[in-house]
Amino acid sequence: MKNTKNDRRSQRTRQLLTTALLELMLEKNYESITVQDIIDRANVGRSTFYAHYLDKEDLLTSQFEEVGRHLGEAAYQDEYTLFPTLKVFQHTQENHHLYKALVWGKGIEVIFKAFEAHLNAHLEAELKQKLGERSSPIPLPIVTHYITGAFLTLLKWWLDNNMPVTPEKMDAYFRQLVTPSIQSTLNIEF
Amino acid sequence: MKNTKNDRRSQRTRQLLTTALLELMLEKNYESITVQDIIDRANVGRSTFYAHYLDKEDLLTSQFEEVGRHLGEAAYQDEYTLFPTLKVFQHTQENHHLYKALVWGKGIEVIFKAFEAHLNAHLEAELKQKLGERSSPIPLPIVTHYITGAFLTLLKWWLDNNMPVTPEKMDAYFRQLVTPSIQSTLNIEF
DNA sequence: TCGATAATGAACACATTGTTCGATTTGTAG
DNA sequence: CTACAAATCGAACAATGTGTTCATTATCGA
Repeated sequence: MKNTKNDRRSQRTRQLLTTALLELMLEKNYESITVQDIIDRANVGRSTFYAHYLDKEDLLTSQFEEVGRHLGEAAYQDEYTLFPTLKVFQHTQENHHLYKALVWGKGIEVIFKAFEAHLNAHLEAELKQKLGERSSPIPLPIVTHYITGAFLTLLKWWLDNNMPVTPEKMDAYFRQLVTPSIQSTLNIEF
Repeated sequence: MKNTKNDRRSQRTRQLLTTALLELMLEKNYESITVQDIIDRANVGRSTFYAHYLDKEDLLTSQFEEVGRHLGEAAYQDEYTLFPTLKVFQHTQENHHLYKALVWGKGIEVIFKAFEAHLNAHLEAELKQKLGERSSPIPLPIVTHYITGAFLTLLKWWLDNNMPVTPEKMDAYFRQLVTPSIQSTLNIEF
């Protein structure tokens, strides 16, 4: 099996590079990190870097995809929920080292954008189904963007302030704020 | 008066550079715009650029401050409001060429960050006053971030989708969504 | 017209990028 | 253990962009 050999070595190299980038992102802002910084930190040859990634952006992006996958899995793995906010708060706390590094840099914007799109699509489908025949007094995209926007903003705030309350409390606060709106405008259980 | 002469010429140069950057931001993404692009478009000498701004970032930032000032002025100029959402929607529509250029690039993140901070501070003070002796069942920063997060997300969505409804409608939708939450948790008129 | 100020643009040193290629290391199959 | 193929290394390279310097030119007000 030839692949085993390739894969293991390559994977280790990628891990080194990824770790180096995350470390550096905790120390200075993303823009000012050079490829040289990364490969020095990772002890990886210059050409090796370019054998794995197109450029710095590519390395970051691949990391995003990893993170996005994690978030998605964490969000919808167990039971069914209309909007798995508690899961996300919990998962974020468990991996807060990773997310903190990304909050500092520009990373979080890209992750959140992708995550937001995913949540919006999911939420709109759910709401449509729950509404059934009835129509919404407010265009559904506006409702979903309202919800996800508020949610992600709170998530960011929570991270920025070093998670001053438990995930469970955050979830409760969020639901307490959003439920009346959904109830009164859509007449739907949130 | 010596300054008049300096100022007028310099100001015109700055205007040219600013306009050039905004134009370019409509054509390609901010990262890939070079100083050379900007000064070519503006017909301004290289050294002149660096006489006015430290670097590309500086030019962008100074533009932000201008925009931030506009937004702030527009928001609170006339009457008193707890949260001048209609004003912001209207002003954004009037200047949507400018904001569109910034939405494309990274600009909007910086503007919104500053704007959000401003709104949060203002809103928290207002809510505190309205509450009086009573205490909030939810920490006020969470409430304010919830509101501004939802608001700015909707504003961004509205811009991204080329303002499919009037500012008045957007404002009404937003208030319809946020009012029940504020009423039920804070027992305050929004 | 004169003088001060601003703008010009060529030339420069410097940093970073992304590529190439021969030498070297590493892991595994036989 | 050996041999081989794949992965890594790193020096050297061209290309691009940055920010500075400075002698020259244009502009505007007095």
